[in-house]
Amino acid sequence: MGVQERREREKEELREIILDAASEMFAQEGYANVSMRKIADKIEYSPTTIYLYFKDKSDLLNQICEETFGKLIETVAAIEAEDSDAPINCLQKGMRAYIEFGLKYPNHYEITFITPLADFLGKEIHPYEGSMGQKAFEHITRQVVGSMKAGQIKKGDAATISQTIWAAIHGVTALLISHQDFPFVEKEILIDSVIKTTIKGLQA
Amino acid sequence: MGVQERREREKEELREIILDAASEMFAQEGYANVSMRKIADKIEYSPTTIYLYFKDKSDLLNQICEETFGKLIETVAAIEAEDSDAPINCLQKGMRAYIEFGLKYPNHYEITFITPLADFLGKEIHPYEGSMGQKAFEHITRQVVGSMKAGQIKKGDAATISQTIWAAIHGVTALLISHQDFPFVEKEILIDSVIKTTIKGLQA
DNA sequence: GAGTTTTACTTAACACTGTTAAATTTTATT
DNA sequence: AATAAAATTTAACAGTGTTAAGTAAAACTC
Repeated sequence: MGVQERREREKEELREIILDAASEMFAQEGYANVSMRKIADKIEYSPTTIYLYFKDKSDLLNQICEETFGKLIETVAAIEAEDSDAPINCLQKGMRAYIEFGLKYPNHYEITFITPLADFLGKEIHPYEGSMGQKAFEHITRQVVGSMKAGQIKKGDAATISQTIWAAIHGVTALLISHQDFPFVEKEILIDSVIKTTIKGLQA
Repeated sequence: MGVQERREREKEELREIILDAASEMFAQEGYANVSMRKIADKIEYSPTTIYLYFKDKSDLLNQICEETFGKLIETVAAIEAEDSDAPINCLQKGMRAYIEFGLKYPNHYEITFITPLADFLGKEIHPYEGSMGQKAFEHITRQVVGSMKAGQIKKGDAATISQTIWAAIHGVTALLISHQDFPFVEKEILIDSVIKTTIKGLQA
């Protein structure tokens, strides 16, 4: 009775096709500028087929976000793996990786981290517990705890410090993406400044 | 021949009525959830009338943003005025005022600072030069230069430092607004941490 | 292998959206 | 009162997300 398994595999394949198409289009044209019909056109199915695989457009978005988070986690995990460095350097590299990830996939970053909840009023809010977002954040926390134990940043509540770091790196990433009309100083200089200022501010 | 002046006054009044209605609705329900027809209903005019006063929906938004910016500037200017304090304290108060402003008017903050450009692809990007945004930023810069001269923060490029500060305060504000599902530590503690970390990171 | 049931997908439609062109009402001028 | 100008509206277009009903295809049963 392998027939059921094959069908499930086929369903999963189409799900992935939809997800990939939507992801690429969202990343290229922005969430608001991609309609369900456009996605359907691209994958050569009728628009309503998408609704057999995803609850609605924002669900499609959420699932893409989970994938994007996954990529970010991989990147940060790789840095953590080559743990030759002192924890504080590891932390610093992780911060830089986060920002560069955002700037490399601005539209994915947008839909994952920037797009405000207000756009999804009335939509089901995906729970944080168990999400990729939680895992991504745990990486920061782990590096913070490590740096704290090594005496390289001041002792304090790990959650507070992790969130402070997140605020800083999200801040610069979001601004660079959303305010391209603003006369920022040279990008690398600003990123450097944000990272260094934050680390210095957290030192013992 | 005061008739022409009265007409101009009347036009300006209706413009203000539209702006106020839209501003309130955007702030209450979010930009994406307010349609031109809903605004028209509220002011008891036909939807197309709005287009006689504003180029399109995003123009309406931009003009509201200018107003919102204006309010923020007033708040920050008031702090600057009572310059009894040391520049660094002034700067710190300004940062707090910015964040609190954002949290008090989350939807206005959203449409002014968070909403990504991608939502306005193809729309005319309002120039930064001469905008309220420029003025608001100049306040930060002024306080930075003051603190630098007073030897209370390290010497360096004022633009870079100002933008670093902006990144930090925008980061925490944007996160608190957009990620209400995230288990943040107590709001006041986080805000404190961001401000203190940034200031400490910038000290000489 | 024919008939039935289940699954996958599509067509048609609803109630919206931003926006424009044409028609109309209101106001001012002659 | 008739004409010109300005302000506002009606009607329409082309698009949106989404749902209910209908159709085609595959799988199962006999």
